[in-house]
Formats: sequence, structure tokens, C-alpha cells
Amino acid sequence: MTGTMAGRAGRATYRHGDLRHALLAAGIEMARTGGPEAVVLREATRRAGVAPNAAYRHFRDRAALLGAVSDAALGALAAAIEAEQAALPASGDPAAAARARFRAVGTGYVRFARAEPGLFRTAFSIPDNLDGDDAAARAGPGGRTPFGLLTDALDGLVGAGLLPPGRRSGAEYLAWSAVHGLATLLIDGPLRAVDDETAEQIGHSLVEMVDHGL
Amino acid sequence: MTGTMAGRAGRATYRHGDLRHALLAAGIEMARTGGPEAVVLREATRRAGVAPNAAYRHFRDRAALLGAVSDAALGALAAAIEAEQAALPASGDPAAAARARFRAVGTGYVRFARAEPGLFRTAFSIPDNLDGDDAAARAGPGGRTPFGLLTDALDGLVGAGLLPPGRRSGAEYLAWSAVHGLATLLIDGPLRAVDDETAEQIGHSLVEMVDHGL
DNA sequence: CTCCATTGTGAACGGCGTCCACAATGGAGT
DNA sequence: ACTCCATTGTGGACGCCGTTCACAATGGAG
Repeated sequence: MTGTMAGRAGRATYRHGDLRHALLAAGIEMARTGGPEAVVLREATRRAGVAPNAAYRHFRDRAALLGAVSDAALGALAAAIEAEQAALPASGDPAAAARARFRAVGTGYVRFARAEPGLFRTAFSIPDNLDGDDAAARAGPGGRTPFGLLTDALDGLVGAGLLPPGRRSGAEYLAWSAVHGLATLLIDGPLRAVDDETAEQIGHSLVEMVDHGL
Repeated sequence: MTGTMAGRAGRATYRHGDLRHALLAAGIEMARTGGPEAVVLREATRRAGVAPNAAYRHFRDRAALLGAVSDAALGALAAAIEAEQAALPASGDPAAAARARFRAVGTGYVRFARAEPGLFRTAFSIPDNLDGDDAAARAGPGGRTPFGLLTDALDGLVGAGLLPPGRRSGAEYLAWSAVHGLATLLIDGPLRAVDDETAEQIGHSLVEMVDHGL
């Protein structure tokens, strides 16, 4: 079904071929539909057509698999933000462009949370997985993590003279707080049931609040 | 230890006396130390000195127990916010008082998250548990839920002329987003390891951003 | 072509949530 | 005061989970 490469997949041969990747793909799919707690090791092996223990040749334990899925989810979030920025119309005004890039971080973030709530929850299900030594696994196509994209955008704001350098320090935490909080409100909280238009509008208000209040 | 009434508690007699309460207390304690996933039904019955199935006479399933624990955690959060507001010095200026009460919601919220991260996580582990029909179970001593306290404070801001009525609509979602996002950043995110002083300072900056940007 | 590190298997353990049938209990109604 | 029975707790079992141990298949290095 999943077509784990090698033709008809792992059945025929004793060796699977790319089990680690297959388990990760299964984990991502489970996270997509059910969030982090739906990432269950035995089910992943089942989907890969393999005995439960086989997973332990590629992941130390369930937490390691979940961590890899979380990294992938963070990468997908980064990709969504990058796509949001890439879709921006070209602007002659560098200041307007910097502001647009900053706002695109917030809108891309919130849109991803609504489009892929399971992945979004999984991305943040592991404490302090946002940045770190091996950030590459959590990056998007452009090689930046979501947090990195935010810092870039804030630096751009300072460069364009839209944010006083004195207020730059810690600004990522303020901006991230607001945007991430809204995302959780939209997928788990009282705003869960609002329609797309309202969500977009609230997102716009929030980004404006941050932009104005920073 | 817990002194579940009836002298030396549930051992001697067949009947426990107040099992529902004992299970809830055990659940709260587990949530306090390990967050929502640490609320495990069998362990609660073990702590109450009772067979696992006995729990099903008082809670439909584990989710029901977790829901009751979540309600209690929300109530504790409300109590913390109320205490924060009650500790405010009396002010002759009603506008200053309104602003202080509003800010106290944010600081009380963030302080509770840092002081009781397990309970805080548990409070928000259930979708859309913030308000609703039976809000009494989630309220503090004053009878208001955390969300209710926030709306009260925002109404106070409008009443004091500090917030234009035109901007009142949806303001709770913007303010809540920012404060809740910061709280999660402080307990699960990259700000997990900061000292109390820094946390207080960032909290202050954030509340200022909201206050200014709203 | 042989050896052996790598990768998958089989069986088992303890823990979990949950269900069913059964036993103790103590208050309501006589 | 005694009986009945709804309530509350028990014992045992099921299927699922993560995880470990000993063992078997494999295929590339020598």
C-alpha cells in the first residue's frame, strides 16, 4: 500500500531496505492524523510490515521515534513559512518588504497550525526542540528552523529601521509567544470552531498587535 | 497520610467513604508532578488503596478523571490570578487600578505556569475546557474562570477609558494568545532554563507589548 | 567463499485501560 | 428489628502498549 520503494515493499525479502525511513514516514502519518500521542511504535512497525522489535535497530525507543517525527514536523512548519514568504509580491520599498516578510512568519505559522494540527502539536511536543545543535533536521528547504526564520525577520525589521535596536533583544520571544499562543487557541482552545475567514482576521489583528506593540 | 476521613482511611472497612474525592486528589498530585500523561487511573486507585475497577464507579473512564483534574487545575490557576489581584496596593486612581488589575491577570497567569507546570499543562490538556456550561468546577474562590477574569479585566479597561470600545471585541483572544504563549515558552520551550528574574522581566515586557499594542 | 556485523524474528514481561460477573455493605421500607 | 436491593468495591480476564533477550537470516568485507 505505502509502496516503501523496492517494488512491492518489505514482504518478500528478509531485509526491508529502508526501514528507518519507513518507520519515520508511518510516524509522520500517525502524527498528522492524531497528534503526538498517536505515534505508537508497534503500529509503525505494523505499517512497515515488520516485527515490533525491528524498530529498535533504528530508534532507541519510542521517544527517539517521536523526536524524529517532531523534527520532521518542525521542518514542515519551516517550509510553510518559507512558502508564505516566497509568495509575497515583490516590493520596491525595502521597509515594506521587511515588514511583509516579518508578518509572513506569523501568518504562515498560524496557517500551518490550522492546516496540520496534528503535525503542529507534534512539532512542539518535545521540550526545547526548537533550536539546538543539530538544527538541520528541523529546518525547511532554506536551511532555517522556524525560530531561525523569525529571528531573520526581526533582524530585517531592525535593518529596515522599523524596529529600534534597543528593542530587538528578546523580541523573538515576545513575537513567538503571541503567534504560538494564537495557534494553540485556534486548534485546541475556544477558537477551535471558527471559520477560516475569522481565523485569518484574528491572525491579522494579532500580528498587528505585535507589530505595533513591539 | 491523606486522612480520607473515617480514621485510618479505606483499609479497614469495605466501603471507602469518599473514593471519588480520594481519586481526584491522587490525580491532582500526579498531574502536579508529571503533567496530564502522568494521570494514570490504576495508580490513582493504588494510592487510594482500592482495586482498579473501583474507579469506574465514580468516573466513566480515564478521560473523565483527567477532565476533573483539569477542572481543578483551572480553578487553581484562577485562584492564583485572584491572589495576584488581591495583593495589589490600593490605588486612588481608577484608571491605574484597572490597568493594574489587567496586568495582574498576565503576571499571575505566567507565575502560576512557572510554579506549577504540571498542573498548568493539565489545565490545558483538554480541548476547549476554558469556559462552558459548567464553569463552576473550573472557577477560583471568586467564582470566575481564568478566562472570565481576563474578560472582566478587559471590561475594566474599557470602563476606565484605557481601551477604545471599538477594540474591545476579540481582545481577550489577543491578550490570551500572548500570555499563554509566553507561559508555554517558559515551561516547555527555549526559555525553560531562565532564572526567575529574567522570567519576570520578559513577562513584564510581554504584558507591556499587549497593553501597548492592543 | 567464508566470516561476522547488521538487521529482522519469536517469545515473553510488566503496565496500562477496560469489561464482566460476583461479593460485601448499609440504608429504605416494612 | 429485619429484610431487600441499589450502591460500591473485588477478582479475573482481555487486548494493547513499550521494551528486553536470545536467536536466525542476510549480505558485504576479507
